[in-house]
Amino acid sequence: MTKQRAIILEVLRSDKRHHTAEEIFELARQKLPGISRATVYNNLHSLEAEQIIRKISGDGGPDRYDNSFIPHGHLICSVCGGVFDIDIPGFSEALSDCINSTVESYELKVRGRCAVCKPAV
Amino acid sequence: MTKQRAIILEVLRSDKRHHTAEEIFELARQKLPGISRATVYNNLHSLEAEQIIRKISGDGGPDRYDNSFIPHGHLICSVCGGVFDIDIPGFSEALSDCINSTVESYELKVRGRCAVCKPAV
DNA sequence: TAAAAAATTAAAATTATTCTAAAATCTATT
DNA sequence: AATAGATTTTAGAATAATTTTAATTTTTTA
Repeated sequence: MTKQRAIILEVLRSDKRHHTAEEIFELARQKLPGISRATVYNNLHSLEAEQIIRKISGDGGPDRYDNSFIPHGHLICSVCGGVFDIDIPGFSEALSDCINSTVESYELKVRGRCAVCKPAV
Repeated sequence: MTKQRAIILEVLRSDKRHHTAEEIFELARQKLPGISRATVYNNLHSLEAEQIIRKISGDGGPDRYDNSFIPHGHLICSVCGGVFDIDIPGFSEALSDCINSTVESYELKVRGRCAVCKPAV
């Protein structure tokens, strides 16, 4: 475990936000000036390969990283803009049956109204 | 409706594959040499904004485009790299119940082995 | 058909990421 | 502790995908 890798992990675990590589680089640099951008990318790749973190892409910007490897969904509320975790137990297995394929991981983004913002019944 | 836009739509609808902007550019160019790459990007953006097509990103390469705006899942095969549609009837409703919220649309990306690439049983 | 608006073009610019090769550091063995 | 070999880090160059720019062309509207 190098100093650099330890600091990158520290940054990833310091809050629940999903940072971009560039943000991680900036935050790591505050703790270890001189750390290289390439080192951040290298470590994000190896941490991902070791199934310690997970890459989240497709928000229209740069990739982001989640300090948890366990797949889960996100609800993005179209009213308040909040992002909420969605946990669906057994989802991978159900999916696997449905599509007759092996499921390694999934990424689920839902746009809708959260429990607070949804219209009263 | 310009010639360019008509041809881009034609390419998108000509088969069920999810092409990248570059592929769409190449295919469109066969029908209309001289079409510009920027025009392809411009039209893909406007078609997406008009809810005619949908962008699929995050499979590790360039963004791809789906000629349908109706939400459905995508299976990205970890062996062959192919992108396949996943239709789960009633998924939005099930999701809605599960998270106690209103679902407007969703994006589901599954990484796994497609029916062709999955290990023989 | 003339004026205004919108779309297209080619090329430059930008953004995010990957690659490269040299230097530094870590690890295992004596 | 010294050595050799493997791994990691570094800075910067290179690449890939996309966006921007500004001039030109095409389409639409009156």
